[in-house]
Amino acid sequence: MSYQAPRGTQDIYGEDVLNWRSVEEKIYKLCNLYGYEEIRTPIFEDTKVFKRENDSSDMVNKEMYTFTMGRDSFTLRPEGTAGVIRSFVQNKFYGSLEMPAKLFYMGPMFRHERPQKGRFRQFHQFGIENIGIKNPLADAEVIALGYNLLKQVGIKQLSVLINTLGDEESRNKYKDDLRKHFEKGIDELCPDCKRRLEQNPLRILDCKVDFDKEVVKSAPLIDDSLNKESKDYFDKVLKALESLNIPYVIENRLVRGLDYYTDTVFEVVSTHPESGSQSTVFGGGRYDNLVSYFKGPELSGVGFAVGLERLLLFAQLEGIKLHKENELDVYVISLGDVKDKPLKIGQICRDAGYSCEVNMVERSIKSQFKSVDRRNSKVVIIIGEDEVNNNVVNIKDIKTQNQVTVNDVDIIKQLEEFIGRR
RNA sequence: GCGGUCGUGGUGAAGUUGGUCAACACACUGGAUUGUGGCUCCAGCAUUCGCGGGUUCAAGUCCCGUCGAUCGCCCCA
Repeated sequence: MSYQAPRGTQDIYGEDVLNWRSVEEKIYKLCNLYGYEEIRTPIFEDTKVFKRENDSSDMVNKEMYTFTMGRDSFTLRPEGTAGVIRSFVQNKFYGSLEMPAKLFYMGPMFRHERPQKGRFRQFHQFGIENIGIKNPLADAEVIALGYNLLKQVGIKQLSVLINTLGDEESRNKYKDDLRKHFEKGIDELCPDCKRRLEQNPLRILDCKVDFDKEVVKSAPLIDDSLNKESKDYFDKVLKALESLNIPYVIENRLVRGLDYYTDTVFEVVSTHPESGSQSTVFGGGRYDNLVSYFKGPELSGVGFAVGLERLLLFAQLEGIKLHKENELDVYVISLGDVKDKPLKIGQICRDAGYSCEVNMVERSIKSQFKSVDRRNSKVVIIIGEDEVNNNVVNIKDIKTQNQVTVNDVDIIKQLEEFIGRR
């Protein structure tokens, strides 16, 4: 036990890796259906890409893996959007790609948090970004993609929460209203919220400490501050969701942790009783100012990120079987001094498309048959010294127990008869 | 970053107020059945209880530290 994976990281292998691959394949297919193209950005970026001015989120301020090489400061990406937008601007996608640019990414992210169920220091996200147009239909389509991923995986116990933060004008008005409201009740707030009051009063609304306090309960709602455009925009998003038969719950305290969101924000949570306190499967929203922040044109975007560990966890909680059993066609048993014949026979099988395992350990036929059972092989080929001398093999169909002796050249013909063509 | 619980073989775990051999089950290996498995029976399988230190004649059992897991807070995917 002298070496172990760092805290909050994990090795993915065995059955797990099959589940991962199954989900990854669903993601690729879905993105293709919706016209999203993959983008692979660096795992680390200049720290400034993530650490933006006026950012009050914990993620950016105290959870980043940052290191310096010479004069440069780099950071392991804690999320995917910033890198994609940086790339979008740097590579001038707005000039070469048809708008909107529809990009997806998938890969590891890093945050130095205290691990718990559904929360890791290295975790994986699949995310999409729809950049270049501002249209409520785009918001709805983005949510639909994520929703359909969960549906295809088979997750049933979920809830789509949605809210709007309004456009710049509406949000500034709302922030002012909130500040005014909370200033008179400031003494009742927890220390975190006192800090938030200055930096981002919206965040007080989903504080779990002060959640129950009268000041918070009586706080003004965003609806009252929304201008007509923002209100219309949100209504159209909701209408579009309804037309797609996506059930949603308006959660007017939902503000989300990243500071760059404007207008629509959403979060999909597992409602499974054992999902734990990290119940968000995916979350995202619209961002009006991120592209211009990265010195690109004034373009709006919308996107989300799915936590793959959580997706897998919730699928497991609901008892969903994601992968097919690994099936083996042929197991080659070898007995005595048979030289390299088993290997050659194995190769003949594989060349014909049959999956094949060749025994290479000198051991009893009994124990080799145990391996056959364990591997769930359909056919067994038995090779002993006699078979080598006579250029034949014994070939047995496990299901029917039917065993025949055939010449080496007829092996494939016999396999076709037993288990069909490959 | 804060608080609670926990850490025994490949796995699930029992280990009483600290006192011979660290139960039991599954898995695994071998044999009965030495070229034909899935059943049964028999045998083997933790010089050691996450790691380090301390208390004691004696510690898996108590104390401290450390690492890790887990639950909640915070945060978020």
